[in-house]
Amino acid sequence: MKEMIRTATCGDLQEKHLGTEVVLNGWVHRQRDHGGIKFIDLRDRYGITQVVVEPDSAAALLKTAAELRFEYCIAVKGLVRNRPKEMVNPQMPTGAIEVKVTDLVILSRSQVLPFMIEEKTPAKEDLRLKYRYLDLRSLSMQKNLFLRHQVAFAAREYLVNQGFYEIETPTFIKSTPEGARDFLVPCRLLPGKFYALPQSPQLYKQLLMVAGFDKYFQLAHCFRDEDARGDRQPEHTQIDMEMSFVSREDVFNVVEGLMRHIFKKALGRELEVPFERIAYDTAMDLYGTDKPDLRFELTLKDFNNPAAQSDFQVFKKIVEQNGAVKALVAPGCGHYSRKMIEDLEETAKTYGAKGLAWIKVTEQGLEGGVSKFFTEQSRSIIKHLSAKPGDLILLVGDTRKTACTALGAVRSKLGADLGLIKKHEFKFVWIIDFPLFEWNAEENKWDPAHHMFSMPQEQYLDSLEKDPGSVKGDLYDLVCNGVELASGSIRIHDPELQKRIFSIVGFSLEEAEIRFGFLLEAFKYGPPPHGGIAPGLDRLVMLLAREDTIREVIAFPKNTVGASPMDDCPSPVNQEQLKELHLKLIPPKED
RNA sequence: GGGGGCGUAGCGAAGUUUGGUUAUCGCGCCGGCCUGUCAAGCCGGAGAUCGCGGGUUCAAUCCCCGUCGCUCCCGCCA
Repeated sequence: MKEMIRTATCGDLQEKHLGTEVVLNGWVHRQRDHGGIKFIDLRDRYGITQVVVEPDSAAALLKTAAELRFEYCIAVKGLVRNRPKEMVNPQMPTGAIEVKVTDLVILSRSQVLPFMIEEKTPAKEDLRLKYRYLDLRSLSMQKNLFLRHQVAFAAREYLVNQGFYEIETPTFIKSTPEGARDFLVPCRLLPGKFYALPQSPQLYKQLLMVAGFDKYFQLAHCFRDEDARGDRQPEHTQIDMEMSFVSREDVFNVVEGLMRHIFKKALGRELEVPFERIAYDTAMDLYGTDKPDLRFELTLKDFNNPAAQSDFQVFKKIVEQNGAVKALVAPGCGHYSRKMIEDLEETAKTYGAKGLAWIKVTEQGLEGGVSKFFTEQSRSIIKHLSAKPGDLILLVGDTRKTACTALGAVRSKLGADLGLIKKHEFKFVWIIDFPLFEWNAEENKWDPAHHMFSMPQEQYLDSLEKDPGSVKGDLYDLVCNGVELASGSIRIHDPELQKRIFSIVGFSLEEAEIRFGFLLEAFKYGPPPHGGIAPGLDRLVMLLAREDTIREVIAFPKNTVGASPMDDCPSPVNQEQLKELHLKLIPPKED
């Protein structure tokens, strides 16, 4: 057998290689057999090169070439030559040349594939995941994972240059009571005890600050046992970071620089910094969400005054009871049919609205829907809302939060339906001034809005207990195109302040001692002021790749029920394993 | 826990509203022809318990009930 060691890849042959003898390895991507001459598109991760088997080749070569099928893994030796002038393919990076095959070896054969390897396969996701190793051969997945690699590398490069240390924290940690459901790992050596997989390295990175590693980062795997969505699955990766002796502004600076560097390196695109900032209350008021998509304008308007002055009892009552009536002007939607408006109403109802009232704006004034309650005010309403003839005014009245959220969802739908979204833009925004606590109506108590270690803003320090609902935290989210990309805060490093927070959320000192004793203990030994943030790597890459789900940028993702169709995970374990772990299964209830 | 969508050859879809002979199309697969294609082309062929179970009916891919799987969303996700 002759030497068939790869000397070039399928992406790098150019006209400068003309006349050289090369050996390529790769997969048969496509074949075009003309009876005499035969073309093979040979593919590897670097690209595709056309190799040609000519009819006057040796009989053995012709025989082997005839055996080739899709995705056979082969080696070819041949001469790089120009294609005939008319046959140059300008669509292909290697389209000026081809390789005339002098030798061909089948390294391995492939069965008939469950789906074709294409730029982007039309096969259903379930099937793609079952044969993920084939799916990953597609150009789109190759591109996405390369992009992910570039983003991860750029993140490391930037942070290391900023003086950050990359430090790993444990994967088996203590289960914490707040937040998402933990994934648990039973402990064989300590019967009845469990590790938890980290929802984030939160406590450990704070301890690293106590230890004096004042700039830390980690590409951390995080685990949350909650239902999946397009932008979340049971395990994800965060660019986790924490810094000592910093304010929110320092964190913003680092993250803006980080995003700039990533965009530059991965997309070759300049990002404008600093990013816009919007207070949480304002975001809810204008966009009805704490992760607004700013690629289109459309904002919610206050409608309390017209509602209070109208004879529309439903709205009047809502205003009297301290609720809110919000308005959204759908531009040019005055022609919407009953059915189309009902469609929007469904969206509003999904988010808790009881209904969606509407009014059409015409040259004459207000028409249809609930317009009869507002005839006297029509002129001032049109002015207040900056509405134009042909527009459709949509109204939701409810508690402030529900009215905003529901109409915000309608805003998002309209943005998509009306094609208002500027798809090629990346609109970053910091959401700041989050409330520190939120009222838990079911249990009649205050809950931490994020987590218990976030610092209240200074001006609220004296009045924490008096009016927890009004306290803003030193909390911030980074949002891009309607996706929550990162979440962080300045942390509490004062044990006394920490105790006050525990007490407000009804967390006894005993309980705190059991759960976070080690952190409170650490804070007795000169903890530095510190804060941090954690951009989600999967979501960031998803945005950069312009994909709709993070599963498109994860090599081996789980499906929406947290399973992997490829390896059939999770799977049952045998009795012996359970016994060693001191576990007994309780069959699921049937009812 | 709740709501919407989907399930028809290996893959992607049509057909189901209004039940009726042999379930249609493209890709792939098999065979043949073909010396410049690049989604090659042309000719021929094979391939389907219409997700599964039950019901209604002379007759069910189609209607009804149940069930399973996937997917999108609400809840949940500090």
